[in-house]
Amino acid sequence: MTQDGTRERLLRAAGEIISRKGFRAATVREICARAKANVASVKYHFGNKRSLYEEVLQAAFEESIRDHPPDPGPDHPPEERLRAFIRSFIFRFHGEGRGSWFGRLMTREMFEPTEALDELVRRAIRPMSDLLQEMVREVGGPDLDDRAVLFCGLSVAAQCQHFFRSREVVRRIHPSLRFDRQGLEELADHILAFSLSAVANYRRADRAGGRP
Amino acid sequence: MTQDGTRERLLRAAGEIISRKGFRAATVREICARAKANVASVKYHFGNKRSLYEEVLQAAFEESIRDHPPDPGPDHPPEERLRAFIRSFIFRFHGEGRGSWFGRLMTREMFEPTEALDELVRRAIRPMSDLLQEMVREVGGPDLDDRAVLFCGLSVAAQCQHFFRSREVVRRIHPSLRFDRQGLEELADHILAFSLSAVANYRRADRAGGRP
Amino acid sequence: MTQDGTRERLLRAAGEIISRKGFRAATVREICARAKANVASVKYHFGNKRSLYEEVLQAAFEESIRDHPPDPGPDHPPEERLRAFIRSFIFRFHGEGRGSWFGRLMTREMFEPTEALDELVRRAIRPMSDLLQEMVREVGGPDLDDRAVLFCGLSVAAQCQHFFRSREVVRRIHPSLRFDRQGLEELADHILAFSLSAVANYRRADRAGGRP
Amino acid sequence: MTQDGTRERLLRAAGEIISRKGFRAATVREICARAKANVASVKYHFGNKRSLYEEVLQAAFEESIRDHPPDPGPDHPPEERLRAFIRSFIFRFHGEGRGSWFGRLMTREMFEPTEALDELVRRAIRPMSDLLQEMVREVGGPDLDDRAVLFCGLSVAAQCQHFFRSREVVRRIHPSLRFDRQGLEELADHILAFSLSAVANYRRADRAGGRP
DNA sequence: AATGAATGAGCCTTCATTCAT
DNA sequence: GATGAATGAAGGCTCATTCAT
Repeated sequence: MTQDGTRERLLRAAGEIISRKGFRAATVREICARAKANVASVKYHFGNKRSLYEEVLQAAFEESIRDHPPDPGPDHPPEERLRAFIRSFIFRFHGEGRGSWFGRLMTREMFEPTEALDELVRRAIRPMSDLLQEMVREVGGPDLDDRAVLFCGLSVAAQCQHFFRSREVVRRIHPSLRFDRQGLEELADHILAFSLSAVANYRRADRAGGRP
Repeated sequence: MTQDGTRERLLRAAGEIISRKGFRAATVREICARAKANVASVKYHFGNKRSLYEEVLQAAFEESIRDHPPDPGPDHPPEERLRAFIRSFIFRFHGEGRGSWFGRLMTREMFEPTEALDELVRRAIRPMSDLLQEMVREVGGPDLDDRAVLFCGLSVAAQCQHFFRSREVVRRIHPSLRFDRQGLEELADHILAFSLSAVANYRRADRAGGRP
Repeated sequence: MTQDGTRERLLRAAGEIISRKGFRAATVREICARAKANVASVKYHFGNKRSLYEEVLQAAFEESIRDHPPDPGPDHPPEERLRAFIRSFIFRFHGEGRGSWFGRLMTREMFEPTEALDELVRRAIRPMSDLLQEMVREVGGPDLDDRAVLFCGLSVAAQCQHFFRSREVVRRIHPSLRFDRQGLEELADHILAFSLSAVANYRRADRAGGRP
Repeated sequence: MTQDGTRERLLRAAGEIISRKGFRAATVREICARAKANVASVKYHFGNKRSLYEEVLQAAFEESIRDHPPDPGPDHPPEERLRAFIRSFIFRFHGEGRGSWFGRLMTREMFEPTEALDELVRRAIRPMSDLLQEMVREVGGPDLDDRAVLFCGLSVAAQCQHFFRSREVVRRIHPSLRFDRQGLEELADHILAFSLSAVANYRRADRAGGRP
C-alpha cells in the first residue's frame, strides 16, 4: 500500500534523526525531507511529532530485541547465559541500523522521561531487569540474598550501559578503546570477568562497608 | 555589589533551569525571569546563552568538588581512598543545591556534547579519571596490568553514575531503593564491596573467557 | 492561484518598503504586515530576508527594462539611439509603480553593496554599460579612442543618475525644476545636448589641460 | 581638558565608523569602544546618537573645505577656476582622513535625508552650487541663459560625484580605472574637458531636443 | 490518501538609552 | 565629569501545527 510506504519511511527517518539529535532538536521538516514525504504527513499518519516518536521507540525496541536476543535459555550454564546477556546488552546499544536507535533513544528517555517511559518500562525494561536478576542469582548461588542480587544486577547493568553513555568522554580520555566489534567484545569479556569475580566474592565481603 | 547581584542570580537560575530541561529547552527568558533580570542581561554579563552555560558548568563543577572532595590523600589506606572516591562521586551527582546541577549537567554534556565538553574533560573529568585509576592500581596490586586497570576504572565509574543516570527507571522498577542520604550510603557500600571483590579476583579470572 | 497571492504581495510590499527605507531599516514584520501575510511567510517563500530582497531587485530590474527599453535598435541613427538610451535611463529611475523601486534599490546597492551587487552587475549594469559605450562610440566617430569612450560614457551615465540621486538636494536648491514627466523630458533633452556637444568637441580639446 | 579629549575622540570615531557603515549600522557601542570611552558618554556629551551624527557632519564639512578649497578666487581665469572647483570636488570625496568622511556622509545624507540635511544645504551645498553656477556662467559667456547655466551646473556636479557614488560598480566594470591620486587627476581632466566642450557648443545646440 | 501554503507563538540576540553611583 | 550595570523594545528567524484542496 502506498500509505505503508510513507508511514514506514517516516518511522525510519524519525528513528535515525531523533536518535542522533534528540527529540527536540530533530525537526519534523528534516524528518519528512529525509522520508521524502510532505510536512503534513506526520500529522496525517501519527497525529503529531510526539506520537511519531512513541511509535519509533516501540519499533526500535522490538527490532533490537530481535537482532540481539538477550537469553540463550534457562538450559544453558549460568555464566554462558550472563555472557550472552551482557553481549546482547552492549551490542543493542552500539549496533548499526534500526536496532542501534534503541540504545540512544532509551538513554534519552531514561534521562529525560516522556510519557512514553512508563510503557517502555513495562514492556522492555522490567522484563530485562527481571531476567538479569535471575541470572545473577544463578551465578551467585544461595548465599546472595535478595538485596544483594538487586544491587549486583544494578552493577552489571551499569557497566553494560556506561561505555555507550559516556562514549564521548571515553573517546577523549581513552583513545586506545575502540567501538568496533572487537572492542565491544573485549568490553563484554571484561564486564563478565569483573562481575563474576565480584559476585563470587561478594558474599564474603562485609557489605555494611568494611568499617573497622 | 550590584554586579554580583544580577550575575550571580543569573548563574543560579540558569543552573537550575538548564539542569532540569537541558540547554536547548531552557530559554533565556525563563532564566531571566527567575533571576528577576532583563532578557538583555544575559548578553551583557555573559555575551550569549552558551557562554552563560559554560560558566554555569564550571561553577557547578567547582562547587561540587568543594562540597565533596574526592580524595582524602595518598597517605590513607587504598580501600579508604577508594571508598571516599566512590562516596564523593555518588554524592556529587545527587547533592542538593548548586552541586546537584552538576550531575544533570554532566550527564547531559556527556551524552550530547556541546563545545563545552572539551574544557570540562580537561579540567574536571580527566583528573578524576586519573585519580580513579591510581586508586584502582593501589587496590589491585602489581598483578593488574594497565589494560586491566583501565577497564576496572571504567567499571567503578559506571556503577557510580548509573544510579543517577537511570534514576527514573530505578524509581519505577525498584521502589525499595531510596535516594536519600542513607540510600546513597548503602549504594556506596555496595559499589565498594562489589568492586573490591571484583578487583581482588580479577587477576585470576580468564578475561578472554570467564570460565576457570 | 493562492501561491501567487502571498508571494506576489510579499514581493510588492518588500519593494516599496525597502526602496524607501533601505534593506536594514525595512523590517520583515512591516513587510509582512503590509502584504497581509504572516511573519513566517518570508521564510517559507524566500528563505530569508536577503533572498527576498534579491528577488525584489531582479523583478524591479526586469520590469523597469520592460517599461523603458533602452535601445531602439542599431538600425536607428546614433543620436536617436543615444536620446532613447538617456530617456530610458532617466525614466527607469523616476518611474512610477514597481519600476520606480529600481532607481532607489540600484542607488542603494551601488553605494552600499550587498552580495546581490555582483549578480546585478552581471545581468543588468554591465550590459547597459556596454550598450552606452557602443552608442558613444557611434556618436563620437573614429577620432574617439577607447579611453575617451570610456570616460565619456561615464559622464553620460553620471548625468542620467544625478538628478535622481540628488533629488532631495535639487528640490531644495532648484525648486523650479520639476520631477514630473515634462521636467524629466527637459532634463533628457539637456543631457543629450550637453553630451553631444561635449563629444563632438572632445577630440579637439586638450584633455590634459583644457585650454586650446 | 579631559572632556575635550573624550568628545574629540568620540567625534573622530563616529566619523570613521558612520561614514563606513552608515548611521544605522554604526552602533554607539562600537563608536565608544573605538574612542575608548564609556557607552554612556554619547548621551553625556551629545545627548543622543543623532546629535552626535550632526556634529560629525558639520565638523567633516568644515575640514573638507579647509583641506580642498573649491575656489582660487575670482581673479583667476575662468577655466582655471572651474578646474580647481572640479578637482576640489573630486578630492573632497575621495581623500583620506576626516575630510573624506564628508563625501560619504553627504552621499548618504542626500539619498536618505535626516533632519541634518536642511542645515547642510544652507551652510555647505547651496554656497557650492552658487559658486559652480557662477563659474559655468563665466565659462559659457553671455549666450548661456539662466536655465542653461542651471542645467550645465548640474551636469558638472553630476560628473564630479558619479565616480565616487558608483565606485563599487566602476571597480567591477572598469578595472582599468584607478582611485589613486593619478587616476583622480585623469578623471578631473576629463570632466573639465568634457564640460568645457559641452558648454562651448551648448548655445548652438537645439536644447529642445534636436527633433527634426 | 496526501499536500503545498500558511500560521502564531516563541527563540536568541541586538541596540540606544537610562539609572545609580 | 564619567561610568558600569541594567532596561525594554524590537528584529530576524524557527518550528510544530493546521488549513484548503
